[in-house]
Amino acid sequence: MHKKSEPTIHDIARELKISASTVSRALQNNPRISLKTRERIISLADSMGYRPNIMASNLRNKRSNTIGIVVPLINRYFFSAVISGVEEVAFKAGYTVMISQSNDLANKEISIVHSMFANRVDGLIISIAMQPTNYEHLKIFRKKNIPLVFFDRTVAEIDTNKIVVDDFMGGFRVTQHLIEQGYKRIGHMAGPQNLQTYLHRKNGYIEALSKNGISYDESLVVNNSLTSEDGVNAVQYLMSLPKPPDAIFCGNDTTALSSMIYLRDKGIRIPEDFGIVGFSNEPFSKVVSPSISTIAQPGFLMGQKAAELILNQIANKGKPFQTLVLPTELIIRESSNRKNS
Amino acid sequence: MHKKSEPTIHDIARELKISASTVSRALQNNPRISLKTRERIISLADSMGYRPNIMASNLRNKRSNTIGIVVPLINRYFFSAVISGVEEVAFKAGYTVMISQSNDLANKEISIVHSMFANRVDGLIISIAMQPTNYEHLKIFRKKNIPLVFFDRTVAEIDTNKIVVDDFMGGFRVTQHLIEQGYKRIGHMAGPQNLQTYLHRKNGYIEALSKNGISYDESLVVNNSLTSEDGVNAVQYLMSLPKPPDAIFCGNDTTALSSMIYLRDKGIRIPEDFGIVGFSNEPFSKVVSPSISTIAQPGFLMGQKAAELILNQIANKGKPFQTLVLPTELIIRESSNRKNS
DNA sequence: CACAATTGCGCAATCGATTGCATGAATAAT
DNA sequence: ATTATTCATGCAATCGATTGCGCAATTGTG
Repeated sequence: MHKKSEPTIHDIARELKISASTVSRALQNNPRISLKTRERIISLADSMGYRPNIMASNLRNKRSNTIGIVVPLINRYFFSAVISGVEEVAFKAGYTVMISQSNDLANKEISIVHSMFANRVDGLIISIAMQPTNYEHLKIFRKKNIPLVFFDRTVAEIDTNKIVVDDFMGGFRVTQHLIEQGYKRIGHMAGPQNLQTYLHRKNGYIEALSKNGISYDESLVVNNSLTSEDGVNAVQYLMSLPKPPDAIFCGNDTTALSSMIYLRDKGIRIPEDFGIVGFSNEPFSKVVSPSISTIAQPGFLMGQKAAELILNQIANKGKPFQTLVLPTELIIRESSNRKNS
Repeated sequence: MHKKSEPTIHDIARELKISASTVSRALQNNPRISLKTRERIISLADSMGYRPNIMASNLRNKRSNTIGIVVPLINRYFFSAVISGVEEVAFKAGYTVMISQSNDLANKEISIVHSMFANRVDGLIISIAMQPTNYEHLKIFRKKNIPLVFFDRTVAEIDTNKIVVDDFMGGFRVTQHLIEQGYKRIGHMAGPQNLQTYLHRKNGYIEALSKNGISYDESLVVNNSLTSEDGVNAVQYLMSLPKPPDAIFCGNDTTALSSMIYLRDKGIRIPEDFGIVGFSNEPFSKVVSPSISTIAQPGFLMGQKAAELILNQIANKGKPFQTLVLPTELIIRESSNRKNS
């Protein structure tokens, strides 16, 4: 804030020898104020460079005109796309966006969520941290009936609006695709199974195997945190098996890339000898060589929808909750395409 | 906000038959309140689930505990890295971060900046939009002495804290590098010259040419907006010249990639026949093939520094302004490395 | 034991905008 | 001309937390 304080409606009122109420009403275009007075007020406000103090207004109105968004990491393509979508819709609706990242740490997430609450955000959009917690901090929002929207990583035990991509279908389709390309032994690198997202992807994988009469071999599935290093370790392990896979469905593009590079360095040809698919359609997956087949998740759209859900819920509490499932798109690229290449 | 309103200090006071002042002081660990009373208050506050209303507190204290950040596009690697850095430092210091994106539109930027001001952010961190404007909306912050920090894209005519990368040296080094690799005719794809960043990069380019006794040929320089399409158009144009270049210093990695793909499709070998360097070290530049030589900009660090600058300025107004110049790093990759490959 | 210093707490104003109710003036209706 | 409406505006309380000042009770000093 600043020393020489900003002009207030009282300053305007004093100057024009009228009351602050009138000024307030005039600035809101309240028809109860005559056109003449209103014009005088607006004109003076302009020339004084008056800008309403939103904090005061918010206090009185018991709303913050702010929606909070919490992601694991801002600097991740998918999440920043969501944030961008949220910002767009929120801004148009006259809301500001307060942002924070949990770094996938339960403690930071709790702290952030409390802070968002203390700031009285009108709604909270969140993709929860990987670290499993008890979610008490989020239940508070439900208890107090503050709009809450989960996106991507949701919490099953909390009943509220959710928006996810169709991870099951995504997992199903990439697996089906690998099978159609003639890969016979398909491994899977799965993320933390406490997160619905990764669980669903795996279930889609299992379902596709089953539909094609392939028996599910648990030894071909590795659960890790899907970092670049995890990818290398996992593929190393998988290739050391007595009967190694000839394709992997990686839980994200990062591990798809790191395993691909590892395999390539080992002289394994992709896609001829080995098929790889990722998930998320990170920008790099399109431009690496070979380019990586993956599942596109509409991040920006998801952000827009999440914002719409929140705004809706703010305007219309008590409405029944819904879970939006956004469709995913299979993007076939070089890393798995050995039939038509 | 929510219907059944939150407990306030007055509720606590009433319950304990003491005054709200005492509650307020106790919660701030004011030593004027006896340990016994303080403990009773804190314990009751806990059990009531009391959370201070930050808006009320902010109003009274005339500060928002919020810093605003405005970027052209949230969903861009460099910017989201900066945001991430800002968030980290700000959060640790007890500040919340309000975010918005200008989409490189002057009008939206103006609107955002006004909104940030109306929300009484304690400081504003901004990288301005490409579209040239008159910057009046930003001068207001200076006039009112509200901490303002420019990063990356700065405004020369406004005197305040700034933080940039050493674009000049970056431009100089990539050019020098291309020369050392034996490229003879080096073109440059430059961004909008009203932005200091791009101007400095070009100046570095010119300086390197000059230092090496190469005359500066303006026809080899294309100014555009550095989109993917711009890159293709520019390289198309350059290659149609009577004496086309044999290397290009592209103003960013996006254009470096699109021109590289264009040239490769034309059967031109990179780096053997043609050298390409980009700028910014986008994540993809490392993993594409050939990988792209570029200049690394420390986005996350820049965000941290920007936040530190703002916090410093908030705590200590009247301090003289500084311009932090962060070092850049030349990353030599395949696209320009024909000597040691 | 009388007076001073310290301790613990409450009163009431304040931050800036909003709004239900009241008031006085202007206009309309009878 | 007199009462009923409508119109334009003001008063004062409110949102929730903070804080300067003051007062009373307790403790300390000589």
